[in-house]
Amino acid sequence: MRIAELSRRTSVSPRLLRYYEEQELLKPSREQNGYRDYDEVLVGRVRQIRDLLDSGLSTKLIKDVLPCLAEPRGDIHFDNPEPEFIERLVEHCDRLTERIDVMTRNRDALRNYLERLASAADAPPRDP
DNA sequence: ATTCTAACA
DNA sequence: TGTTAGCA
Repeated sequence: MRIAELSRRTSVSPRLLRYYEEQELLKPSREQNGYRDYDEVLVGRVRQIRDLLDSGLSTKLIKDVLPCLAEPRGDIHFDNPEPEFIERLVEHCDRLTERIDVMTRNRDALRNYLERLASAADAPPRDP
């Protein structure tokens, strides 16, 4: 499929799609006319890239980790992963854990407020 | 009509 | 990231 269709199916602008390619996150083949030709599986990959980006991972790290995550099987890709690579991954996981904790607390607080709000609506205290 | 590259009031 | 220019 061409860039317009992938853009439509992923809600990612063509501009960004080309940018991801520049960052080596995607490597679509080319038609004879030079137009980018995206494989069907890239629809999922683009979404995965967006999710990773949203989680705060840099495009640089995503480029290195994407091929590892893409593996269907359980085998590893780098027999000797750069210690620095693993270090950043561990750091990121820690940051995510921290954010998840904060978000969980916020959700629970809001949920609690909503419940109390609903209760108050059920048994409305007579104000006059 | 659609995509491409390059560049920025 | 958006937008635009000038091509193919």
